[in-house]
Amino acid sequence: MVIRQTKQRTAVAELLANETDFRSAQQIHALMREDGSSIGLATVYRTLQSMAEAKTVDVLHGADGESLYRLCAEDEHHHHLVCRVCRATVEVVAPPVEDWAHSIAAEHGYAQVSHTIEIFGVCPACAAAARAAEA
Amino acid sequence: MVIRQTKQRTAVAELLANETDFRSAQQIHALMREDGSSIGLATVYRTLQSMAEAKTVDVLHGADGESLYRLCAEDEHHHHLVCRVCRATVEVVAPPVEDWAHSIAAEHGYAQVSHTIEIFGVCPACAAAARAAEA
DNA sequence: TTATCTGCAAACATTTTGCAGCGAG
DNA sequence: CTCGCTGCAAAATGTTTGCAGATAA
Repeated sequence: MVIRQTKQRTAVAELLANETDFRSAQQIHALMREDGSSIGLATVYRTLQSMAEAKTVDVLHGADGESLYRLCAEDEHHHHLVCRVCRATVEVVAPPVEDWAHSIAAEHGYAQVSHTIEIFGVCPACAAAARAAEA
Repeated sequence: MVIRQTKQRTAVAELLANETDFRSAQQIHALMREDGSSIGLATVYRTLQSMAEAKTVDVLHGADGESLYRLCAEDEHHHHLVCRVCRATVEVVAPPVEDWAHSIAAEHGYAQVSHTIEIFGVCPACAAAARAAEA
């Protein structure tokens, strides 16, 4: 199965290239429509799905059940520190934690280990905004 | 708001008490109907929601988008090592990882920090079953 | 040419909500 | 008696799929 380079797929990749934070599929679709594209929501999902398979994007399964996508330059395995409010993201690497996860799993005889580590918080900017709104 | 002790809420708690692994809301609902209960699916969701708020149950947001619930005796903060196949669960504590998460967040000025750490793997039993099926 | 991709709409799955009546305190 | 809880059905949400037509290679 050869993946074809279509207008829509290129457009999705370009849009993601201009974003630094996680976006939901719906958000991406809305942004593209705003830009005049007539891309369908299904196509966005299908595109993101194949990009995820190809490891071109990072997928984050938010606690509210929606999936978030983000272009990911790094090949290295890493995790994210995400702002709960604006979704600003910081990429973090943590070898000790990786090792810990694997040794815990090994200790219990688990195979094909993978893990999910996400840190959520409120970034400085949003925290300041919240304080301002308080007054 | 006082939480009332009703037949249904008691039944959900009892069912969970007899389970050691994570169950989805739908699964819980189905099990209760099998046992002759006429509880509604909405009630199961509402009950689990309030139990989660009261920290009586652990909630796990699976990668496939459905939420899994499990009674949790420990008051302490901890994480899970879950079998991808049968959902057998091991509870693990990792103070160093907690510290790491908080210091990373603090380093970037993030407030109200929380984190999600789940380790997925295939437990010894399921790995053996898979090898048997291979032949 | 032709296999793959696209847009639309309908299908799905999970979870939430509105409402009239029930029942615990 | 009250106010929260219940069951049902309908709605909302997020995602997937079927299909006929468009299109990259």
